Amino acid sequence: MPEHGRELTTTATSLRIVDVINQLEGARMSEIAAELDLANSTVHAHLTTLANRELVMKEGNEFHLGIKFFHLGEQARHRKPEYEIVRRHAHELSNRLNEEVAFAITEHGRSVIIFDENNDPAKEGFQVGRYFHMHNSASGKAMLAEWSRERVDEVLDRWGLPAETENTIQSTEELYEELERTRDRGYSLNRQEALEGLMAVGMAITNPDGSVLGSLDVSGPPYRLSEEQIVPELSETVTQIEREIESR
Amino acid sequence: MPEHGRELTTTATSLRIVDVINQLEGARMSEIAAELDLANSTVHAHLTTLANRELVMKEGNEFHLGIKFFHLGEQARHRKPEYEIVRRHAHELSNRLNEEVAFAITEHGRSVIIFDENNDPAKEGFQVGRYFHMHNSASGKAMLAEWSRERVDEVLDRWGLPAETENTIQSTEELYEELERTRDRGYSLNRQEALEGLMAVGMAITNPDGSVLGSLDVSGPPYRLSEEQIVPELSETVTQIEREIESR
DNA sequence: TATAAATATTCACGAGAGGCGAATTTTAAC
DNA sequence: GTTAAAATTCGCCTCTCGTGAATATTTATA
Repeated sequence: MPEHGRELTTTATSLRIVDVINQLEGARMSEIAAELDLANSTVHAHLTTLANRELVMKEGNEFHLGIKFFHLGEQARHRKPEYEIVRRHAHELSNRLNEEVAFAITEHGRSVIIFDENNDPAKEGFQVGRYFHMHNSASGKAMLAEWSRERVDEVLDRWGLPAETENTIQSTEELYEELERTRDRGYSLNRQEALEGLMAVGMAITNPDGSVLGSLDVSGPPYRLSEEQIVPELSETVTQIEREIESR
Repeated sequence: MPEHGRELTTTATSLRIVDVINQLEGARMSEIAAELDLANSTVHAHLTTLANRELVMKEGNEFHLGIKFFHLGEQARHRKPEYEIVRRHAHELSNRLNEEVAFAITEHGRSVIIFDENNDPAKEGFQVGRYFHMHNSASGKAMLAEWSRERVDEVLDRWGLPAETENTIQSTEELYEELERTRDRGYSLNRQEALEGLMAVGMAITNPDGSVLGSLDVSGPPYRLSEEQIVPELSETVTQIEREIESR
């Protein structure tokens, strides 16, 4: 996993413990020790440290992720004022189209939806906070299409092209072509490549300096989503967003 | 800060670095080193580790909180299925009252709002994810009122009674009396004790086993909020929630 | 309730990793 | 293009982390 530079094994171990707690959705000390092949006493010291810093909480004898992650996560989610601008426009677009609109950003070669605006506020977007691979989501492809071949290759080297459905793009060449098509038509498509029964239309949002801020996508069931209706509205929204960002 | 047990200084240092990045809303390596009085090379190693694990991201030469915090935070936010039940009811209550309804949980002696339901979906509750002290919020007092004197004292020992406004309760005796009144009337009140111009009515939500799951509060400007209107509705909602939780 | 098994916590010690300062490279400022 | 500041690498020494054994506590079973 270490990309470069010196890794501090102690910190790395603590973070592996956090990952295990997350994966197991709560875990006892001995479970964690067994999972990571560490001595009980070692895990004990790590958990004590993590709990004192509120990253982890103890309920009975089970350890869980602490709400401090939520606290820090919300900070990350609102880090840039641009995000809030996007959210407002995404909300309006969602109302106009009566479809789900998601805003995703990317880090370390994967993307995460940080806002999901929905016409039905009673339901929450279930993909918010999940990691997605770039090659099988509309948002991801929209961003990849804006990047240099070099940067795309870095992502492929690190994450490969794992298949989620039978429609997932599985070869490098195919992906390059798809990105070319995306650039030509001006928007990206996800045709049930990540989830059966879900398609999406995506467009990247670019900063004034040309870098990519993130990506908007409109998603829904294939029978309901028509490119002809959605693309002009989405395109208009992205233009407005970029204008508003620039005029700040 | 260490409550008990052995602290691993390496992990603790890494987490202090995360806190500094959070407080400074992004920081350069040398800033962090200066702030924590550490050698540049030391901070470098920590940041390398944190970045490899995606907890931290580098933008230019500034380090920022990584979206992995958001990812893990969302996991924490949805940890218990009960939370989603509460959210649904809170949403309905918000629609009925046309006021803001927040759901807070507590950990390590402070509380955090994890859901904020609002009649106007264009705006987001700005307190979501913030830490609150228990003694100056309606949610906090509602939960304290359900706890043993012993447990309340633990909180006071750790966090004291910091004043946010001139209405904040500042003495232990006064707080004990307030909690007594809260138990008597069956709900808690926040009379501009945390924020000028904001009052709130709160009630704790208890699990079938008698422990406290969290707390709901309805908040708004004093001129609009009448206890007579709000309390019966809030009370009814809490009863429904507890029934639904029990019947799972 | 008593007993046994499993799990959690404490402790002291030795190996090895982390923290440091100096040297080098890179980035930013002028 | 020159200088200053910041980032990165490196090797060394000390101190800390990881460990297993011992103790305490919790959970399961009779």
